[in-house]
Amino acid sequence: MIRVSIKDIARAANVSHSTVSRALSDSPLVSSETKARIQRLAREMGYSPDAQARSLVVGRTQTVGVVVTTITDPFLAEIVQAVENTAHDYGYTVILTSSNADPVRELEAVEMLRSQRVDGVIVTSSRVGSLYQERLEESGVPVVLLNTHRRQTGPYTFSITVDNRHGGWLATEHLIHLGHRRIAYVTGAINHSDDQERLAGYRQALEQAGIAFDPALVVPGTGRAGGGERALPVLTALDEPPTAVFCYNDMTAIGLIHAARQMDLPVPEALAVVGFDDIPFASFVQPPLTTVAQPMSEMGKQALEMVLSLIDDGDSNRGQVTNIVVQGTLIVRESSVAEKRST
Amino acid sequence: MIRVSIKDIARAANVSHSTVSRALSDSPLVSSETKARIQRLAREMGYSPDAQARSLVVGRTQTVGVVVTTITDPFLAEIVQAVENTAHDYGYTVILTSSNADPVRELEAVEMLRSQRVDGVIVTSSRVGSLYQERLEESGVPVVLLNTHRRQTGPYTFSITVDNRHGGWLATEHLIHLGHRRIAYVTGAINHSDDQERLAGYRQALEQAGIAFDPALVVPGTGRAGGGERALPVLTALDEPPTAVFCYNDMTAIGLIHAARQMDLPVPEALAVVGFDDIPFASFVQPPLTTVAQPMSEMGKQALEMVLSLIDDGDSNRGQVTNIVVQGTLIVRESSVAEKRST
DNA sequence: GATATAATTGCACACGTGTGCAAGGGGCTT
DNA sequence: AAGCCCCTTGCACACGTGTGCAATTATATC
Repeated sequence: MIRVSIKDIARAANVSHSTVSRALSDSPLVSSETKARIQRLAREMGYSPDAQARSLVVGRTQTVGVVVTTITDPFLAEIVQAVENTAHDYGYTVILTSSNADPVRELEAVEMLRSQRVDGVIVTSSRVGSLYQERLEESGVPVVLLNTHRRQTGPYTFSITVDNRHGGWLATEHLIHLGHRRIAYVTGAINHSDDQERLAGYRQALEQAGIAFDPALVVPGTGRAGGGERALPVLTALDEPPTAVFCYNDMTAIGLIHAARQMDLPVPEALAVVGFDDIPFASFVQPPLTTVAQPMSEMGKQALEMVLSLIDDGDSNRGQVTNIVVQGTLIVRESSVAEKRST
Repeated sequence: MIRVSIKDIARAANVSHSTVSRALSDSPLVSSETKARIQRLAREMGYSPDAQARSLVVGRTQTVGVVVTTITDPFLAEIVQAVENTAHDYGYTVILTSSNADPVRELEAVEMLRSQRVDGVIVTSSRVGSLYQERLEESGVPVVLLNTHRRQTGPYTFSITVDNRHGGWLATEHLIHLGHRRIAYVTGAINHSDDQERLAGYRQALEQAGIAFDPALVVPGTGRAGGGERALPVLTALDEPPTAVFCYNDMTAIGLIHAARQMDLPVPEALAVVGFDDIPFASFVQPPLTTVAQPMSEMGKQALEMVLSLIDDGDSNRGQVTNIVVQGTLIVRESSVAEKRST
């Protein structure tokens, strides 16, 4: 349990700790001989700089906090991975917290991040951001919201989101184009603006095709597989069941397809299914899932870079940072259109 | 950008900063009136304690580092989630780093964690631990290895692993019991002891059944879906192809099943498949995957608690901490045994 | 009322690092 | 030889927090 500090090195090298500090940061204020001598000594003694002490004086921790509902969600995992990768490239460290969709817990997490003096925060899929946004902003901590419930973005708060409305439109239009007229929508977690906008895109596509909107065809899910599984029987029990389903996300679609298999309901022949996200698994389920792809890695990378530019800019050109809306892409696989590979 | 420190509160309350410090930690050395007054003031002023400064003096950061290859791996995601959950329960913060299976990057990550003065480190699925284990140990940082390549565990280094050999035996024995005699094994990443032990269990089961071991039936994978996909054609091209496959993990099995579908090779009728891990997706693929379940949440939780007891114990009863081997469970689904639900 | 005792508060130092400023020393110019 | 400047180094303070010890005040005991 021997912790080596610059003072220890200073003693060993017979110089002051200031000189050691300068030598290790490669300052030109130190002669190259002593610099080399000190650096060698530091290596030999197994010195590791204390990031805590350093950030205490420089006022930066080189650290960003990431808040997710659960890292178990493949979509979020993909994003977090991208965030961590680019953070590493920029010499930043990532503190991960998960809320399990519990507002209390999310609040605790943010308070923890604040205490840790993170330089910035990335929040994904939150519905309760407004509870702490003010506190973070008054501490001057920049916040980037990823696919988060719409709200006022402040001077330090910006957002990156996929064009949910357009994505919903793409999915639905695809199904209409295939000839479907009874198309259902399985929602995600309630009251999430992502969900509402995807629904809006769905309705827009219906309207453009002259298909009346039927509220009975919108059934609640959870954003997890279980939600899709429970949604299917509700749909099949309708007087006039749908021939196609657009699901809030891939997990929901996967759950629904699983349930269809149990009920001997062939997909896509009896029921066409479209998801949203394009998680890695989407191409491995059977049948492979048609879905609206989000550029997850790109979004994660941009989120981190947005945080960094908000930090670096101080108050200078922060005006140049702007909210980002990325476009999803329809990826047609076999869950919506009958067997293609026989052609 | 107004940072409130205890000195600011002290000034506002007309006391010394020591009193504020004591009041906020609810010390009995402060009269209850001033304590209440200060606490109210702290709340009003939006005070947030500086964890950096605190840990600088108390010598603990209340922080653990987690090193994974990639958080994108569902198995690791499950474990990290459990680690984060229990860390939160104990008031600890998690710093996440991923190595992308790159030894250099893993080394950088560990050095970063060391600079951050984490109180402990959890490493999963690493093959290069020995490179830094010494450095961590000489800093007195406890390390818990999760399913990591076997090596000497030191005074501060312990491990939690599933009984890979027994798991491999369970899977293979299950296939033998179903009547298979040509059983293949698709490996994970090379040189990983997890893999070698699962292979050992596989060979043991063969031997007990009097089946000769055929090296041609052991083909390399990657631990990811692509490895399984590429392994299948190698197996079918054999003079005497297998009727069953045991895969290093579920991802490999899922990739292999996907490839089988492309080749119109029915699973399990023409080829029975067994995986390892029981990731959440295992039950959603078609056919649902027979696999050896690892208690992932339990392992993650135990890993964190092991770290904590290594921290708390200092040098006292650390002798009581011991390496843990957990048992996997065979979960029979439809990828190994023909349709059950018709019964 | 004087003294002993308990309760409350402040002083000063520590943790490990970075940095402005002054001081020392050596070489160069005149 | 004297003065100047540059190069190198050390001193001292700062960041925000915790804590042992001394100092002050209030309370209790005789």
